Amino acid sequence: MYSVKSGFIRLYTLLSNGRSQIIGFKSPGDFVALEYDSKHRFSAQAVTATELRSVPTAAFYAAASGDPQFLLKLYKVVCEDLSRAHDLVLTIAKRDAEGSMAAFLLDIDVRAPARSAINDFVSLPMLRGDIADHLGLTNETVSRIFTNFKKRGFIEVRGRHSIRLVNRRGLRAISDRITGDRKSPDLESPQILSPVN
Amino acid sequence: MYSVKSGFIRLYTLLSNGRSQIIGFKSPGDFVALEYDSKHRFSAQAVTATELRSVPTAAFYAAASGDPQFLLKLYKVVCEDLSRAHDLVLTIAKRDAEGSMAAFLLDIDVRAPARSAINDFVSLPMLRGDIADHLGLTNETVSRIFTNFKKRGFIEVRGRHSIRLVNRRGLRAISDRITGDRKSPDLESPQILSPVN
DNA sequence: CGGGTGGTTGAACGCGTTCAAGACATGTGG
DNA sequence: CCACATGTCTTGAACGCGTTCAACCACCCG
Repeated sequence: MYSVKSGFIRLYTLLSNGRSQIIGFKSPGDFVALEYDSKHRFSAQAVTATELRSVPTAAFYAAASGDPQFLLKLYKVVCEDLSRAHDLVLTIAKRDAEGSMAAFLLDIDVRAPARSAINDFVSLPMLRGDIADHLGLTNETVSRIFTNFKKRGFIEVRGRHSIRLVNRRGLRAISDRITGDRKSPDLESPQILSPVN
Repeated sequence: MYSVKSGFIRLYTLLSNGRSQIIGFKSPGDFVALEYDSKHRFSAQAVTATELRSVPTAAFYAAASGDPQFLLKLYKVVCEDLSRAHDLVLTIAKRDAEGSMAAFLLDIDVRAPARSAINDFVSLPMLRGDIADHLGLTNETVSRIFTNFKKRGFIEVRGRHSIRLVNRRGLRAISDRITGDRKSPDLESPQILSPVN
């Protein structure tokens, strides 16, 4: 288990054919647990020069078995990761490319740890291809949407790794457009036939 | 927290505009935890008549605080859910419609709790629209792929809710086709500048 | 300056969607 | 038992979004 002190890392799962799927990014202050119950695991790689504080899993589990508070901490990290994974599923499954990008940028903006107070540009250390992989798009599409958002005045870009959200409301409107015609299920209260404690 | 005794339920997240995203299905024998750390939550609905064994969260947390084994149990459930969520991300982001369906059917087949020994038909209680929502497709596409798989001899369908996988190897080949041109990152070993335990 | 990686932009294709109609199954009331 | 209604599933045809292929541009580091 690691704690990111500085820098930026990406988390990904390796596929059988040598490809990868980026499942998330981590900024300073975030916790990363690569193996949870010693079975499930994914990989991490630093995007920029990164400082980590590491906790060996062996020592971790030794501490966890005796200390419920410690285990609870890891538990909450996993819950957070699960919530993020569900959000990602929603993004990829139910949003179009623009919606995915808008949601992604808003998320980056919210999670940005520190930003210069004068101009609220946030750092965007990952490559365009990383974003594309993460959202299930191609880097060409990502690039096109970037320029499109610039033209429409939603964002402002400085260099490759610095961005400012000019019109958050507009981006939120785009990310709220959900494709698909599925109506949410009718919530009829269940009929409890034989209640067992 | 619930344990499914019989029946079939679907898990989904509600969206702001009244839509939903199905994030998974649960069969008899599975555990379901709707709220993990009392903040994150999603919803569940029975697809067929279902029997549950329920554990009130209050009682659960009371037991968990004193019993690390109990907390560890819930922890493993979350880990399993997280793993499944990552698989779903991979499916939606990196597979085409056929690949998604193949992966889904193989997963259903593997997880099927009990099947008639003579003909290994497995139950498929959910609607076509549920599958479509789950995989980020439309029910038309799901229907088309079903008939296509039938024609190609990959599956055999009886009624609407019973299916048999005839050619698992073929389905696996289809689900292994990954779209996208991203190469996995080169795994250069990190340069440890200042190791801090 | 060159070389290389990453990024942008353009044009055409194709997969999955959208729209629309029909088939099938199930339940209800006459 | 049939006529009808409702909801699900299937099938067809045309559209459109994002991809694919290809070229060019910008930046970075020697």
